[in-house]
Amino acid sequence: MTELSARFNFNEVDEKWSKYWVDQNLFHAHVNPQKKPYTIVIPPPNVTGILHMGHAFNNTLQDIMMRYQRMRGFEALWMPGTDHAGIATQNVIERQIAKEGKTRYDIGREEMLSRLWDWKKIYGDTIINQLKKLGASCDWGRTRFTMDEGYCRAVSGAFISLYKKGLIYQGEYIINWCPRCQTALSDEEAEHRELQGNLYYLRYPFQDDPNGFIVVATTRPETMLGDSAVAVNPKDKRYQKYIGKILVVPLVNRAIRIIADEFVDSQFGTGAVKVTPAHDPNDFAMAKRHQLEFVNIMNPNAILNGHAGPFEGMDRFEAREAIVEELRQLKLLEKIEPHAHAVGHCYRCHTVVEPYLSKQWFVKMKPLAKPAIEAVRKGRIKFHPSRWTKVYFHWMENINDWCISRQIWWGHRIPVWYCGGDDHCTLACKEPIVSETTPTRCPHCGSANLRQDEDVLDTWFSSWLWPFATLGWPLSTHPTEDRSDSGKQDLDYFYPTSSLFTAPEIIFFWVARMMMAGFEFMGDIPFTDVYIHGTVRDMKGRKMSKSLGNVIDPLEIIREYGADALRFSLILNSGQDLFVSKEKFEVGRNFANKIWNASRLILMHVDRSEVDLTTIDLKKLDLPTRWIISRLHTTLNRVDRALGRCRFSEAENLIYEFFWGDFCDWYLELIKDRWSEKAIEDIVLGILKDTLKMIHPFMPFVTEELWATLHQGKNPLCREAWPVFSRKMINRSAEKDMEILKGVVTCIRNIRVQWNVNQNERVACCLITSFEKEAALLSANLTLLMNMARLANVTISKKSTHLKDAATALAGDIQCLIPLGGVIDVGKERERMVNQLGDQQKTFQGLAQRLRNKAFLQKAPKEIVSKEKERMAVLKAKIKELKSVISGLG
RNA sequence: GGACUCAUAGCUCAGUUGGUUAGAGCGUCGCCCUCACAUGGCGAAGGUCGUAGGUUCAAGUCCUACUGAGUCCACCA
Repeated sequence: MTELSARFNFNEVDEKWSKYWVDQNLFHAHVNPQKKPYTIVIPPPNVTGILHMGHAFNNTLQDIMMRYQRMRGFEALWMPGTDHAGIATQNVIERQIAKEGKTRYDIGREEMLSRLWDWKKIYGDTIINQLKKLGASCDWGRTRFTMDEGYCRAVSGAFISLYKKGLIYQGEYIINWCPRCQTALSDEEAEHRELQGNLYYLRYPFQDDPNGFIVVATTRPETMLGDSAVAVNPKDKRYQKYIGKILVVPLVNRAIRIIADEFVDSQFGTGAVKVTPAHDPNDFAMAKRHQLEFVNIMNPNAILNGHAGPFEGMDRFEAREAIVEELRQLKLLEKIEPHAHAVGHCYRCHTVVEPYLSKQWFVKMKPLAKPAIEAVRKGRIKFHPSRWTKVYFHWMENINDWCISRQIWWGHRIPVWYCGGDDHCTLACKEPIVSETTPTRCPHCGSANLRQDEDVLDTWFSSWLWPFATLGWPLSTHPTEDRSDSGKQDLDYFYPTSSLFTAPEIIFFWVARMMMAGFEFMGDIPFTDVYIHGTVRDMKGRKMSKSLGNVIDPLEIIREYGADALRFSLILNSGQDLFVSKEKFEVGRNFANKIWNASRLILMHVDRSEVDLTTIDLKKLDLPTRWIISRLHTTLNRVDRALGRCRFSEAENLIYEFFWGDFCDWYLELIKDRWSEKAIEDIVLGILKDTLKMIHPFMPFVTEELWATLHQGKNPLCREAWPVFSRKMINRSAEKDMEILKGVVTCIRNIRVQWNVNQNERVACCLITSFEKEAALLSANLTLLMNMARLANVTISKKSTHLKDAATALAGDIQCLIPLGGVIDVGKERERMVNQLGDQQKTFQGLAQRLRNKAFLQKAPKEIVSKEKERMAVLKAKIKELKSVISGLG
């Protein structure tokens, strides 16, 4: 006998096991030639991160997969770690020093970096500890950080390798510039949002005719200060005569030419466009074509500079209003139209980004994309759901070069030095010096006056190496906890990894780039399956965000409902995007409690833990027992299939229905007073054990606790073997028969409600059916049925079970008939039967008609045809019987 | 401007490669504190599967158009 409380005490249990698993190092994976590896690398959360619902969901999915594969006998490695998250983390510290009234420039690079590292040391493990609370079965001893010493070597190694191949170059181009973070961003880091802005129509006077003018339309009038030309389409008849003429940019009085360029859309605005080469990517391209002047009117903080004339010192938006007002005064503002357009925002601080001309480092992406596109096309890497391949292809086939330099301090310093120059400098000294280690002298002139590039690399330039850099690439620089494992062996054994779990918005940032890096640096795919999951939203469908105040804190849910409840409920709702409210976590809590109590019941009566169901003689078992065994294996089979297809919610549903609906509601109720039977004890114990295993990946805590109670000190459940599906255990006819009996019982239970029977009052009834087979089934299980019926205080007093006997039964002291499908009131029976007869005759006619249809007979599968024929024969007999019963009742 | 997703019970969603009577949870309404569990048990009500066509012996499922909701991509100033 085991004493367990009637409530599942999740707080205590969660804490106990998350600590135990980690302390015992139960999730450590090592090179093991006896087993096949199964590897997942965690999408490294930012060091700034605290666990939110998105993390909870993403990591629960991974953990289910990891625990499942581990139990199935794979050497399962879940590689954990965190990302330094350059801009995001730097912003956190910047906010901190802002409270001291300072900026990062005030305290300087050294001080800033030291504060960043301090912060990382103190808070960097926060999210790792929160993941442990969730139950994540990572190999924690391997935890990596993207700025670990070895990882840094991987990053600079990757840079140098690409540079040597000519795939990294430096150049002056228009990039997305965040004036708040004061750094360049990649195209992906500029989030485009539709904003309601204005289209301003400005008049540019001719130089030789100040009364004449050309009207240009722009959404950013302040950029006019940097205009170098006005462009029109060469085919545009309206403007052909003006091409080559000179205009004067108002306010700054710069003379600019009217040029012709195919790019200009005559349909848009006035068909004449102002060209601002330093502040617009298209204008930049146009300027290259026409050798125009580049006029940069802004400082890096988006304050206008000396080129802005009277507007110098103004913020860009301030200047916009001032300029519009000024032009209005000068009668050079034709009109303002409302105009919705997509404006880029910094993905970290949400400031409007500025297309800005600056010197940056880029990676040539087209050559890298090629093998990665092929891999998906050939099916070596699969997306789940597959529709994401289309999104992937579209991006990869239209890929642009990647701006990888950032003007921030937190990150991997670009491994490039410049010769500071002295008298001995040669032309070659202008070439950047790219080196793994800090060079002491310029290789060309020998000068020691060297200066490292100030910039750091894009965070994603380090995370795209994650699947192999965490395993020791480029060298065996990462000895693992096991001294015997060299990094190289790890890499050989665990790479390529198996699957990757992430959200759709990460496909471009990370997934696609990992594929490219995988081919470039490892010569192989980084993973075989990419599982793209939904976004966690509130009940109104909005993303959860602090500013909206609609966040549900997963840690709060863990406290109030338990980690199992959090995990189970999230997955259950995860068909696509998840819509979450606090109440939705009750399902998980209730289920955990149900598992707890059902197990408690069993543990009260069963005093051992070992059982071997494979040797049990199935034929000797009664129907409900054959049924529950069959149901277990049917469920097991379906769960395996569902997990194989990444249908996690489906798997949970199956388990939920089996455990609660079949095992608890029916089987345990049925065998409640039969604990003394050895076979029953065996079966119940066996089913409990297999079920705990099956539930474990989804709800590791409650199952582990119960397993421990059952086994007292043996193997922990997380290292047990997954139950083996056996087709022999499936018994279709038992499942079918049991459905019928359950239907009968449901009918019997109805009686109490429908006839309003008091507790002590008995109802005498008679089961009827028009099917011989069912009649036999009912007869054979009459004792069982009477047992079940007694639960509802209904007595079955006549064992007559065939419809043809119903008339006799009704003539006796029977109060009601219970046909399969409903309860019959004797008085209303005749009328009902007449109606039923009509319905069945109709169905019969329909079937007959269909069976006479040649097309149906030719094209329909034979099974269907024979089934229909069988059904017709049955109907025919039933109609005949009904007729005789009706006449009997008359 | 392209691409994608969704629309099934009051709510949130399942529904396999088309195939007997479309399911679950929550909510609602009855009845039960029965010796594992009231975070429980039993029962009931509730659906013209977004609209209109088409393919098929057979459509919630496949095709087309439309309507509505959402997401992503794109250099229309």
